[in-house]
Amino acid sequence: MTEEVRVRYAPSPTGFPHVGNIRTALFNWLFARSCGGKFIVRIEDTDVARTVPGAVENILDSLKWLGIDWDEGPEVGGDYGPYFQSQRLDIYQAIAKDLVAKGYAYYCHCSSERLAEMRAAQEAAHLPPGYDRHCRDLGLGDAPGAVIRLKVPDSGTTTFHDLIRGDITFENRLLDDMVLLKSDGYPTYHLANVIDDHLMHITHVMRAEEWISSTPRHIMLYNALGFEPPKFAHMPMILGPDHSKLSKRHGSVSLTEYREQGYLPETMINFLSLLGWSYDDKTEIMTSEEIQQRFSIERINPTSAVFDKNKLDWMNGVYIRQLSEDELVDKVMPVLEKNLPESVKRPIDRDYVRKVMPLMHERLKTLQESALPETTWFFFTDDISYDAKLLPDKKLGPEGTLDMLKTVLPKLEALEDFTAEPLEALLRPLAAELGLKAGQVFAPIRTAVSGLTATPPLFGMMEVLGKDKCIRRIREAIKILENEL
RNA sequence: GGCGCAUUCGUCUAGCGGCCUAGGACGUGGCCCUCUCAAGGCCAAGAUCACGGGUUCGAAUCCCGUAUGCGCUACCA
Repeated sequence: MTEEVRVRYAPSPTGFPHVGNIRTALFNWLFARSCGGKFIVRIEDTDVARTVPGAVENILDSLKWLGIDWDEGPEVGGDYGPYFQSQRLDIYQAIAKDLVAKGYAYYCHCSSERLAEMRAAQEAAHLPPGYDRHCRDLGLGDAPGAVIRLKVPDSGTTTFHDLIRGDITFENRLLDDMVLLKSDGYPTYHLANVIDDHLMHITHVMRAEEWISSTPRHIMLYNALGFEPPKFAHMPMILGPDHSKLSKRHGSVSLTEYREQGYLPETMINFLSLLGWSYDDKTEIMTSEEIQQRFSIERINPTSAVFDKNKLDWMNGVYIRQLSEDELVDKVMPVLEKNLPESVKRPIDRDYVRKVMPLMHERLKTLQESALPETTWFFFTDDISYDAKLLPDKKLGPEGTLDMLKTVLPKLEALEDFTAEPLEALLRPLAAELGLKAGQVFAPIRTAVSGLTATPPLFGMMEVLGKDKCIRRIREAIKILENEL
């Protein structure tokens, strides 16, 4: 029987996770689900100073929103908890002390001042920076302010196999005696991470590429501890458009921001899964279930990927179009409630939104757009305002347009069935009678009725707006044109 | 500086020695559809596979070097 796969996502609550971080969670989860393994979430809250309030909640909410469920971890518990490192301090301390007792580690009393001086001297002498092992053989005991360091061999090499990149070798002499236990009693990432991965029976460590350089240290720790190291897979990074590490200055980076901007979770799952992984040479649109089934570490690409917002927008449009009308309305209601002008009566009329959205549906790239005053507000407000210059047809000019609207108005007023088909049946022949192209008649009406030059199809839009609003707005347009002349 | 990782169209990628005069997608341009905007359909431009050496009958694919980019080099993760 092959060993059950157990992977983990181990975020530290020092901020809201950005898309690269979430992508790491996603790949771990996909791998677990692809092979019937377990996905574990562990909170690495060992940096007390940098912990951000609300970060844990945000991390968990982000996962839930994406439909990434975990088998063990916060809220659900599990056999190997607790899943917060801050609650496991006694474990790390005991193990670190044991390492000292066995001669694999030692207490170091060096002050931060001495360390700083040492670094400065090394830099001045163009020597590789690193702890000079001052306390290594002093046989020091515990003391306030002391840390525990690992005795790293000063010769030989350490090699590990990366599932994505193959064998990677480091020279031991270039590694210094890293701190395992900090003076505040908290473990460093290295110690806690290695201990917990072992105690939680993690089989595969899939983490970001930036951890490659510390992996040999982790291997040494596993060896000192007598633990068998897991398999490693270092994932490519996600870069900004300028090819530098994704950060705030590139605009939106946290998953929460994308959520707020109206991207669908299915979009984010699909898009992020394709950043560094592919199923084949053509399949792009896949459901979460399909990806879970098809995922494999072998198909992860080692190269860093630039986050392409253009493609994200396209994909979000694809998923929005796949939504049923009712699903779309459900998603869009809260956005409208929040963003429509105050003058629009609350609560927003759901039945009316249900009529508007089919017209907007295929025109949306994000949910947020549907709430932009520029594209939908005219459906909801009583009065609209727009630049009078938009009104007249170029060839007709203000006068010609005015005449046209004056001819059209009474016919619209006389129309009893104010729905798309009768409207078209009325206006299209009318344009011909007047010797005008359809667009010359439709465009000014479009603007009169919506205040915009780009809208959903005219007749459907007029039907939804209703006869009263349309007539009123066309009259208003006539006044505007008369004032202009 | 040292060490490590990476290098295929602007971007995401396919490619694991011959199927590649390099395929798909986003974006871009054009055409079609059309009342505008979208959506959709079709077509096009776009990569001498970073560069230079090898290995081989044959290399985008294997090896070496160079260049470039990125990462690490904390009592941060």
